[in-house]
Amino acid sequence: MAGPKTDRRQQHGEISRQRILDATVEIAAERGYEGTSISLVSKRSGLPASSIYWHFKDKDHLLAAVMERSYQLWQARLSQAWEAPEPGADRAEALSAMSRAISTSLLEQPEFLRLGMMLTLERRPVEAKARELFTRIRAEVHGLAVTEFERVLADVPEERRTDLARRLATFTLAASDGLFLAYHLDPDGFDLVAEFEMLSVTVDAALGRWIPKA
Amino acid sequence: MAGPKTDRRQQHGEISRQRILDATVEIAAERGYEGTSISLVSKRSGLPASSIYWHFKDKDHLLAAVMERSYQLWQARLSQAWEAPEPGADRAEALSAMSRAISTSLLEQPEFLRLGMMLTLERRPVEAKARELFTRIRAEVHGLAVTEFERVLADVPEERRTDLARRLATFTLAASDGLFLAYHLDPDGFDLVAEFEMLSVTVDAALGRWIPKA
DNA sequence: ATTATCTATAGATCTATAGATAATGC
DNA sequence: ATTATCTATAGATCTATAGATAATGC
Repeated sequence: MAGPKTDRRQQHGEISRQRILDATVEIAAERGYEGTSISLVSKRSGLPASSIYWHFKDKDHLLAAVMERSYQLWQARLSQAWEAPEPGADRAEALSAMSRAISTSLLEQPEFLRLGMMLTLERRPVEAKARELFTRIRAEVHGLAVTEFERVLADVPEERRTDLARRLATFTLAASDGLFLAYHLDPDGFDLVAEFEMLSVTVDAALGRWIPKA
Repeated sequence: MAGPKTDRRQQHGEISRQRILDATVEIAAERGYEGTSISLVSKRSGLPASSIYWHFKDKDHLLAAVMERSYQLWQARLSQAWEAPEPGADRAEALSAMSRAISTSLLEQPEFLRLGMMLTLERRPVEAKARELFTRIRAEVHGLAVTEFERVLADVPEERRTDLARRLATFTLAASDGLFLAYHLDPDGFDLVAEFEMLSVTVDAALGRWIPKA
Protein backbone atom coordinates (compact mmCIF):
# COMPACT_ATOMS: atom_id res chain seq x y z
CA MET A 1 0.00 0.00 0.00
CA ALA A 2 1.32 3.43 -0.90
CA GLY A 3 0.41 4.87 2.48
CA PRO A 4 1.80 8.16 3.78
CA LYS A 5 5.46 8.00 4.66
CA THR A 6 5.06 10.04 7.86
CA ASP A 7 5.25 7.84 10.92
CA ARG A 8 2.53 7.50 13.51
CA ARG A 9 4.14 9.94 15.93
CA GLN A 10 4.11 12.66 13.31
CA GLN A 11 0.51 11.91 12.40
CA HIS A 12 -0.50 12.19 16.01
CA GLY A 13 1.46 15.39 16.34
CA GLU A 14 -0.42 16.83 13.40
CA ILE A 15 -3.72 15.97 15.04
CA SER A 16 -2.63 17.77 18.20
CA ARG A 17 -1.52 20.75 16.14
CA GLN A 18 -4.95 20.98 14.56
CA ARG A 19 -6.64 20.58 17.94
CA ILE A 20 -4.60 23.51 19.22
CA LEU A 21 -5.52 25.61 16.19
CA ASP A 22 -9.20 24.73 16.59
CA ALA A 23 -9.17 25.77 20.23
CA THR A 24 -7.33 28.99 19.41
CA VAL A 25 -9.83 29.96 16.72
CA GLU A 26 -12.70 29.45 19.12
CA ILE A 27 -11.12 31.50 21.87
CA ALA A 28 -9.95 34.26 19.56
CA ALA A 29 -13.51 34.50 18.26
CA GLU A 30 -14.78 35.00 21.78
CA ARG A 31 -12.12 37.11 23.39
CA GLY A 32 -10.15 38.84 20.73
CA TYR A 33 -6.50 38.86 20.07
CA GLU A 34 -4.95 39.80 23.37
CA GLY A 35 -7.62 37.88 25.24
CA THR A 36 -6.45 34.63 23.68
CA SER A 37 -4.20 33.23 26.35
CA ILE A 38 -2.09 30.11 26.17
CA SER A 39 -3.74 28.96 29.38
CA LEU A 40 -7.15 29.05 27.79
CA VAL A 41 -5.94 27.36 24.63
CA SER A 42 -4.35 24.70 26.78
CA LYS A 43 -7.54 24.14 28.74
CA ARG A 44 -9.79 24.04 25.67
CA SER A 45 -7.48 21.85 23.59
CA GLY A 46 -6.75 19.48 26.44
CA LEU A 47 -3.01 19.76 25.87
CA PRO A 48 -0.56 21.29 28.31
CA ALA A 49 0.99 24.67 27.58
CA SER A 50 4.35 23.08 26.91
CA SER A 51 2.84 21.10 24.04
CA ILE A 52 1.58 24.32 22.52
CA TYR A 53 5.09 25.70 22.73
CA TRP A 54 6.42 22.56 21.18
CA HIS A 55 4.21 23.11 18.11
CA PHE A 56 4.44 26.90 17.96
CA LYS A 57 7.33 29.15 18.79
CA ASP A 58 5.18 31.62 20.72
CA LYS A 59 1.76 33.17 20.85
CA ASP A 60 2.48 35.36 17.84
CA HIS A 61 3.32 32.37 15.65
CA LEU A 62 0.30 30.48 16.93
CA LEU A 63 -2.05 33.25 15.94
CA ALA A 64 -0.33 33.68 12.60
CA ALA A 65 -0.91 29.99 11.94
CA VAL A 66 -4.57 30.41 12.82
CA MET A 67 -4.86 33.26 10.36
CA GLU A 68 -3.07 31.35 7.65
CA ARG A 69 -5.36 28.35 7.96
CA SER A 70 -8.48 30.50 8.07
CA TYR A 71 -7.34 32.35 4.97
CA GLN A 72 -6.90 29.09 3.07
CA LEU A 73 -10.39 27.99 4.09
CA TRP A 74 -11.86 31.31 3.00
CA GLN A 75 -10.13 31.14 -0.37
CA ALA A 76 -11.56 27.69 -0.95
CA ARG A 77 -15.02 28.90 -0.04
CA LEU A 78 -14.67 31.90 -2.31
CA SER A 79 -13.61 29.96 -5.37
CA GLN A 80 -16.44 27.54 -4.71
CA ALA A 81 -18.97 30.37 -4.60
CA TRP A 82 -17.51 31.93 -7.72
CA GLU A 83 -19.77 31.05 -10.60
CA ALA A 84 -18.25 31.15 -14.04
CA PRO A 85 -19.66 34.26 -15.69
CA GLU A 86 -22.35 33.63 -18.29
CA PRO A 87 -21.11 33.85 -21.88
CA GLY A 88 -22.96 37.03 -22.81
CA ALA A 89 -22.93 38.60 -19.35
CA ASP A 90 -22.62 42.35 -19.28
CA ARG A 91 -20.71 44.46 -16.78
CA ALA A 92 -23.53 44.81 -14.26
CA GLU A 93 -24.03 41.05 -14.17
CA ALA A 94 -20.32 40.40 -13.82
CA LEU A 95 -20.08 42.81 -10.88
CA SER A 96 -23.17 41.32 -9.29
CA ALA A 97 -21.73 37.82 -9.59
CA MET A 98 -18.51 39.02 -7.94
CA SER A 99 -20.37 40.57 -5.06
CA ARG A 100 -22.48 37.46 -4.55
CA ALA A 101 -19.41 35.24 -4.38
CA ILE A 102 -17.66 37.51 -1.93
CA SER A 103 -20.61 38.08 0.37
CA THR A 104 -21.33 34.35 0.45
CA SER A 105 -17.75 33.60 1.35
CA LEU A 106 -17.89 36.14 4.16
CA LEU A 107 -21.13 34.90 5.70
CA GLU A 108 -19.32 32.40 7.86
CA GLN A 109 -17.24 35.17 9.39
CA PRO A 110 -13.71 34.06 8.54
CA GLU A 111 -11.37 34.45 11.45
CA PHE A 112 -8.39 35.66 9.48
CA LEU A 113 -10.26 38.79 8.52
CA ARG A 114 -11.52 39.42 12.01
CA LEU A 115 -8.12 38.87 13.56
CA GLY A 116 -6.42 40.88 10.86
CA MET A 117 -8.76 43.78 11.43
CA MET A 118 -8.10 43.65 15.12
CA LEU A 119 -4.38 43.75 14.47
CA THR A 120 -4.97 46.71 12.20
CA LEU A 121 -6.87 48.58 14.86
CA GLU A 122 -4.39 47.76 17.59
CA ARG A 123 -1.10 49.10 16.46
CA ARG A 124 1.24 47.85 19.10
CA PRO A 125 4.61 46.65 17.91
CA VAL A 126 4.17 43.04 19.02
CA GLU A 127 2.46 40.30 17.05
CA ALA A 128 4.79 41.13 14.18
CA LYS A 129 4.40 37.77 12.50
CA ALA A 130 0.60 37.73 12.42
CA ARG A 131 0.40 41.31 11.30
CA GLU A 132 2.91 40.78 8.54
CA LEU A 133 0.86 37.83 7.36
CA PHE A 134 -2.28 39.94 7.21
CA THR A 135 -0.49 42.61 5.20
CA ARG A 136 0.62 39.94 2.77
CA ILE A 137 -2.89 38.47 2.53
CA ARG A 138 -4.36 41.88 1.89
CA ALA A 139 -1.90 42.64 -0.87
CA GLU A 140 -2.70 39.28 -2.44
CA VAL A 141 -6.46 39.86 -2.32
CA HIS A 142 -5.98 43.35 -3.70
CA GLY A 143 -4.04 41.88 -6.60
CA LEU A 144 -6.82 39.38 -7.29
CA ALA A 145 -9.37 42.17 -7.22
CA VAL A 146 -7.35 44.23 -9.68
CA THR A 147 -7.16 41.29 -12.07
CA GLU A 148 -10.89 40.70 -11.78
CA PHE A 149 -11.76 44.33 -12.39
CA GLU A 150 -9.48 44.39 -15.41
CA ARG A 151 -11.44 41.49 -16.81
CA VAL A 152 -14.71 43.33 -16.19
CA LEU A 153 -13.29 46.44 -17.83
CA ALA A 154 -11.99 44.57 -20.87
CA ASP A 155 -13.56 47.04 -23.29
CA VAL A 156 -11.92 50.07 -21.67
CA PRO A 157 -8.75 51.39 -23.37
CA GLU A 158 -5.75 49.84 -21.69
CA GLU A 159 -4.10 53.01 -20.42
CA ARG A 160 -7.21 53.88 -18.43
CA ARG A 161 -8.13 50.32 -17.55
CA THR A 162 -5.20 49.50 -15.27
CA ASP A 163 -5.50 52.66 -13.24
CA LEU A 164 -9.26 52.38 -12.95
CA ALA A 165 -9.11 48.72 -11.95
CA ARG A 166 -6.60 49.55 -9.24
CA ARG A 167 -8.71 52.36 -7.85
CA LEU A 168 -11.82 50.23 -7.89
CA ALA A 169 -10.00 47.42 -6.14
CA THR A 170 -8.78 49.70 -3.36
CA PHE A 171 -12.18 51.27 -2.88
CA THR A 172 -14.25 48.10 -2.99
CA LEU A 173 -11.84 46.21 -0.75
CA ALA A 174 -12.16 48.90 1.87
CA ALA A 175 -15.91 49.09 1.50
CA SER A 176 -16.14 45.29 1.78
CA ASP A 177 -14.33 45.39 5.07
CA GLY A 178 -16.86 47.90 6.31
CA LEU A 179 -19.78 45.74 5.26
CA PHE A 180 -18.18 42.75 6.94
CA LEU A 181 -17.75 44.75 10.13
CA ALA A 182 -21.34 45.97 10.10
CA TYR A 183 -22.46 42.39 9.65
CA HIS A 184 -20.42 41.50 12.69
CA LEU A 185 -22.02 44.21 14.72
CA ASP A 186 -25.50 42.94 13.97
CA PRO A 187 -25.57 39.59 12.14
CA ASP A 188 -29.35 39.37 12.18
CA GLY A 189 -30.19 42.95 11.25
CA PHE A 190 -27.58 43.55 8.58
CA ASP A 191 -28.21 41.83 5.26
CA LEU A 192 -24.68 41.24 4.05
CA VAL A 193 -25.64 39.85 0.67
CA ALA A 194 -28.04 42.70 -0.07
CA GLU A 195 -25.48 45.32 0.95
CA PHE A 196 -22.87 43.77 -1.30
CA GLU A 197 -25.39 43.88 -4.11
CA MET A 198 -25.84 47.57 -3.37
CA LEU A 199 -22.09 48.05 -3.57
CA SER A 200 -21.96 46.36 -6.96
CA VAL A 201 -24.88 48.43 -8.24
CA THR A 202 -23.39 51.74 -7.12
CA VAL A 203 -20.03 50.87 -8.60
CA ASP A 204 -21.66 49.87 -11.87
CA ALA A 205 -23.61 53.12 -11.97
CA ALA A 206 -20.43 55.12 -11.40
CA LEU A 207 -18.69 53.19 -14.16
CA GLY A 208 -21.59 54.03 -16.45
CA ARG A 209 -20.70 57.67 -15.94
CA TRP A 210 -16.96 57.37 -16.18
CA ILE A 211 -16.87 55.19 -19.22
CA PRO A 212 -18.65 56.70 -22.20
CA LYS A 213 -19.56 53.53 -24.05
CA ALA A 214 -21.01 51.20 -21.39
CA MET B 1 -15.86 87.30 41.02
CA ALA B 2 -18.38 84.79 39.78
CA GLY B 3 -15.88 81.92 39.85
CA PRO B 4 -16.92 78.29 39.68
CA LYS B 5 -18.60 77.03 42.81
CA THR B 6 -16.72 73.75 42.84
CA ASP B 7 -14.05 73.73 45.49
CA ARG B 8 -10.37 73.31 44.85
CA ARG B 9 -10.35 69.63 45.74
CA GLN B 10 -12.94 68.90 43.10
CA GLN B 11 -11.12 70.95 40.51
CA HIS B 12 -7.96 69.03 41.20
CA GLY B 13 -9.87 65.80 41.05
CA GLU B 14 -11.19 66.74 37.63
CA ILE B 15 -7.66 67.42 36.42
CA SER B 16 -6.58 63.99 37.59
CA ARG B 17 -9.60 62.44 35.91
CA GLN B 18 -8.61 64.04 32.62
CA ARG B 19 -4.99 62.96 33.08
CA ILE B 20 -6.20 59.40 33.53
CA LEU B 21 -8.36 59.63 30.42
CA ASP B 22 -5.47 61.09 28.40
CA ALA B 23 -3.17 58.28 29.45
CA THR B 24 -5.84 55.68 28.69
CA VAL B 25 -6.42 57.03 25.19
CA GLU B 26 -2.72 56.90 24.44
CA ILE B 27 -2.32 53.36 25.67
CA ALA B 28 -5.49 52.11 24.02
CA ALA B 29 -4.20 53.58 20.76
CA GLU B 30 -1.00 51.61 21.11
CA ARG B 31 -2.12 48.35 22.57
CA GLY B 32 -5.77 47.88 21.92
CA TYR B 33 -8.58 47.21 24.23
CA GLU B 34 -7.44 44.27 26.27
CA GLY B 35 -3.87 45.51 26.21
CA THR B 36 -4.84 48.63 28.11
CA SER B 37 -3.99 47.68 31.67
CA ILE B 38 -4.62 49.68 34.79
CA SER B 39 -0.94 49.30 35.61
CA LEU B 40 0.07 51.02 32.40
CA VAL B 41 -2.51 53.75 32.83
CA SER B 42 -1.22 54.27 36.35
CA LYS B 43 2.36 54.50 35.18
CA ARG B 44 1.60 56.85 32.30
CA SER B 45 -0.74 59.11 34.24
CA GLY B 46 1.50 59.26 37.28
CA LEU B 47 -1.37 58.33 39.57
CA PRO B 48 -1.61 55.13 41.58
CA ALA B 49 -4.04 52.41 40.56
CA SER B 50 -6.24 53.16 43.55
CA SER B 51 -6.80 56.69 42.28
CA ILE B 52 -7.96 55.30 38.99
CA TYR B 53 -10.44 53.13 40.83
CA TRP B 54 -11.54 56.12 42.82
CA HIS B 55 -12.50 57.94 39.63
CA PHE B 56 -13.79 54.94 37.67
CA LYS B 57 -15.65 51.92 38.88
CA ASP B 58 -13.57 49.51 36.85
CA LYS B 59 -11.74 49.09 33.58
CA ASP B 60 -14.97 48.81 31.63
CA HIS B 61 -16.24 52.15 32.89
CA LEU B 62 -12.87 53.77 32.31
CA LEU B 63 -12.86 52.74 28.67
CA ALA B 64 -16.48 53.74 28.23
CA ALA B 65 -15.55 57.20 29.54
CA VAL B 66 -12.70 57.37 27.04
CA MET B 67 -15.08 56.51 24.23
CA GLU B 68 -17.65 59.01 25.37
CA ARG B 69 -15.13 61.86 25.46
CA SER B 70 -13.63 60.92 22.11
CA TYR B 71 -17.11 60.81 20.57
CA GLN B 72 -17.88 64.31 21.82
CA LEU B 73 -14.61 65.58 20.35
CA TRP B 74 -15.36 63.93 17.03
CA GLN B 75 -18.84 65.41 16.90
CA ALA B 76 -17.41 68.87 17.48
CA ARG B 77 -14.85 68.34 14.74
CA LEU B 78 -17.53 67.08 12.38
CA SER B 79 -19.90 70.01 12.84
CA GLN B 80 -16.94 72.34 12.41
CA ALA B 81 -16.00 70.71 9.12
CA TRP B 82 -19.62 70.76 7.95
CA GLU B 83 -19.98 73.63 5.54
CA ALA B 84 -23.44 75.00 5.05
CA PRO B 85 -24.55 73.79 1.61
CA GLU B 86 -24.47 76.43 -1.12
CA PRO B 87 -27.88 77.90 -1.92
CA GLY B 88 -28.23 76.37 -5.37
CA ALA B 89 -26.23 73.21 -4.67
CA ASP B 90 -27.40 70.09 -6.44
CA ARG B 91 -27.43 66.56 -5.10
CA ALA B 92 -23.90 65.67 -6.21
CA GLU B 93 -22.50 68.75 -4.51
CA ALA B 94 -24.45 68.06 -1.32
CA LEU B 95 -23.16 64.49 -1.18
CA SER B 96 -19.64 65.65 -1.88
CA ALA B 97 -19.84 68.22 0.93
CA MET B 98 -21.04 65.51 3.30
CA SER B 99 -18.20 63.20 2.37
CA ARG B 100 -15.63 65.97 2.78
CA ALA B 101 -16.88 66.83 6.26
CA ILE B 102 -16.88 63.21 7.36
CA SER B 103 -13.48 62.33 5.94
CA THR B 104 -11.94 65.44 7.47
CA SER B 105 -13.40 64.59 10.86
CA LEU B 106 -11.97 61.07 10.60
CA LEU B 107 -8.46 62.12 9.62
CA GLU B 108 -7.38 62.42 13.22
CA GLN B 109 -8.36 58.84 13.88
CA PRO B 110 -10.95 59.23 16.61
CA GLU B 111 -10.47 56.71 19.37
CA PHE B 112 -14.11 56.01 20.00
CA LEU B 113 -14.46 54.55 16.55
CA ARG B 114 -11.32 52.50 16.83
CA LEU B 115 -12.22 51.17 20.25
CA GLY B 116 -15.80 50.58 19.20
CA MET B 117 -14.69 48.59 16.19
CA MET B 118 -12.43 46.51 18.36
CA LEU B 119 -15.30 45.78 20.69
CA THR B 120 -17.36 44.81 17.68
CA LEU B 121 -14.74 42.40 16.47
CA GLU B 122 -14.16 40.88 19.88
CA ARG B 123 -17.45 39.53 21.02
CA ARG B 124 -16.75 38.50 24.55
CA PRO B 125 -19.40 39.24 27.11
CA VAL B 126 -17.30 41.61 29.20
CA GLU B 127 -16.85 45.32 28.61
CA ALA B 128 -20.63 45.58 28.55
CA LYS B 129 -20.67 49.26 29.37
CA ALA B 130 -18.31 50.36 26.64
CA ARG B 131 -19.96 48.17 24.07
CA GLU B 132 -23.41 49.42 24.97
CA LEU B 133 -22.15 52.96 24.56
CA PHE B 134 -20.81 52.20 21.10
CA THR B 135 -24.12 50.67 20.07
CA ARG B 136 -25.86 53.83 21.24
CA ILE B 137 -23.39 56.07 19.39
CA ARG B 138 -23.83 54.09 16.23
CA ALA B 139 -27.59 54.32 16.36
CA GLU B 140 -27.29 58.06 16.92
CA VAL B 141 -24.97 58.55 13.97
CA HIS B 142 -27.20 56.39 11.82
CA GLY B 143 -30.13 58.61 12.72
CA LEU B 144 -28.17 61.72 11.78
CA ALA B 145 -27.23 60.14 8.48
CA VAL B 146 -30.86 59.29 7.72
CA THR B 147 -31.90 62.88 8.41
CA GLU B 148 -29.15 64.18 6.19
CA PHE B 149 -30.01 61.87 3.32
CA GLU B 150 -33.66 62.83 3.60
CA ARG B 151 -32.61 66.42 3.13
CA VAL B 152 -30.55 65.52 0.09
CA LEU B 153 -33.48 63.56 -1.32
CA ALA B 154 -36.00 66.33 -0.70
CA ASP B 155 -37.39 66.08 -4.22
CA VAL B 156 -38.10 62.36 -3.99
CA PRO B 157 -41.71 61.38 -3.17
CA GLU B 158 -42.00 60.87 0.54
CA GLU B 159 -43.01 57.23 0.58
CA ARG B 160 -39.84 56.31 -1.27
CA ARG B 161 -37.67 58.90 0.42
CA THR B 162 -37.67 57.53 3.96
CA ASP B 163 -36.88 54.00 2.94
CA LEU B 164 -34.20 55.08 0.51
CA ALA B 165 -32.58 57.42 3.05
CA ARG B 166 -32.47 54.61 5.58
CA ARG B 167 -30.89 52.19 3.16
CA LEU B 168 -28.33 54.75 2.05
CA ALA B 169 -27.48 55.55 5.65
CA THR B 170 -26.90 51.89 6.51
CA PHE B 171 -24.80 51.31 3.43
CA THR B 172 -22.68 54.44 3.61
CA LEU B 173 -22.11 54.10 7.34
CA ALA B 174 -20.76 50.61 6.81
CA ALA B 175 -18.67 51.69 3.85
CA SER B 176 -17.29 54.62 5.86
CA ASP B 177 -16.11 52.25 8.56
CA GLY B 178 -14.29 50.28 5.92
CA LEU B 179 -12.58 53.36 4.53
CA PHE B 180 -11.58 54.38 8.04
CA LEU B 181 -10.12 50.96 8.66
CA ALA B 182 -8.17 50.98 5.42
CA TYR B 183 -6.80 54.38 6.34
CA HIS B 184 -5.68 52.89 9.63
CA LEU B 185 -3.94 50.06 7.89
CA ASP B 186 -1.91 52.42 5.74
CA PRO B 187 -2.26 56.10 6.71
CA ASP B 188 0.25 57.27 4.13
CA GLY B 189 -0.83 55.17 1.19
CA PHE B 190 -4.59 55.41 1.58
CA ASP B 191 -6.10 58.74 0.59
CA LEU B 192 -9.08 58.90 2.92
CA VAL B 193 -10.52 62.12 1.50
CA ALA B 194 -10.27 60.88 -2.08
CA GLU B 195 -11.89 57.55 -1.21
CA PHE B 196 -14.78 59.29 0.51
CA GLU B 197 -15.19 61.41 -2.58
CA MET B 198 -15.36 58.20 -4.58
CA LEU B 199 -18.05 56.91 -2.24
CA SER B 200 -20.11 60.06 -2.72
CA VAL B 201 -19.71 59.88 -6.50
CA THR B 202 -20.74 56.25 -6.73
CA VAL B 203 -23.75 56.84 -4.50
CA ASP B 204 -24.76 59.85 -6.57
CA ALA B 205 -24.46 57.84 -9.77
CA ALA B 206 -26.62 55.09 -8.32
CA LEU B 207 -29.21 57.64 -7.23
CA GLY B 208 -29.21 59.01 -10.77
CA ARG B 209 -30.39 55.59 -11.89
CA TRP B 210 -32.89 54.94 -9.14
CA ILE B 211 -34.55 58.30 -9.23
CA PRO B 212 -35.94 59.17 -12.67
CA LYS B 213 -35.84 62.94 -12.41
CA ALA B 214 -32.38 63.76 -11.03
C1' DA C 1 -17.31 65.35 57.01
C1' DT C 2 -15.94 65.01 52.24
C1' DT C 3 -12.84 64.43 48.54
C1' DA C 4 -8.82 62.62 46.78
C1' DT C 5 -4.54 60.36 47.03
C1' DC C 6 -1.10 57.29 48.91
C1' DT C 7 1.31 52.74 50.22
C1' DA C 8 1.00 47.99 50.21
C1' DT C 9 -0.70 43.77 48.97
C1' DA C 10 -3.98 39.69 48.04
C1' DG C 11 -4.93 36.62 44.78
C1' DA C 12 -5.52 35.45 40.17
C1' DT C 13 -3.85 35.37 36.13
C1' DC C 14 -0.13 35.08 32.18
C1' DT C 15 3.97 33.51 29.10
C1' DA C 16 7.48 30.56 28.73
C1' DT C 17 10.81 27.06 30.07
C1' DA C 18 13.31 23.08 32.50
C1' DG C 19 13.60 18.58 32.62
C1' DA C 20 11.43 13.90 33.08
C1' DT C 21 8.89 10.49 30.50
C1' DA C 22 6.74 7.91 26.77
C1' DA C 23 6.25 6.22 21.94
C1' DT C 24 8.11 5.05 17.75
C1' DG C 25 11.78 4.34 13.99
C1' DC C 26 16.52 3.09 12.67
C1' DA D 1 17.88 9.18 18.08
C1' DT D 2 13.64 11.62 17.22
C1' DT D 3 9.15 13.24 18.15
C1' DA D 4 5.78 14.50 21.29
C1' DT D 5 3.86 14.98 25.70
C1' DC D 6 3.86 15.44 30.65
C1' DT D 7 4.45 17.71 35.45
C1' DA D 8 5.90 21.58 37.81
C1' DT D 9 7.23 26.10 38.34
C1' DA D 10 9.74 30.74 37.80
C1' DG D 11 8.83 35.22 37.37
C1' DA D 12 6.20 38.80 35.55
C1' DT D 13 2.25 40.59 35.04
C1' DC D 14 -2.90 41.96 36.14
C1' DT D 15 -7.31 43.78 38.58
C1' DA D 16 -8.99 45.38 42.56
C1' DT D 17 -9.20 46.52 47.43
C1' DA D 18 -7.94 47.70 52.41
C1' DG D 19 -6.79 51.12 55.12
C1' DA D 20 -3.79 55.17 56.29
C1' DT D 21 -3.09 59.97 55.17
C1' DA D 22 -3.66 64.62 53.38
C1' DA D 23 -6.31 68.70 51.84
C1' DT D 24 -10.19 71.43 52.00
C1' DG D 25 -15.06 73.02 53.43
C1' DC D 26 -18.63 73.52 56.98
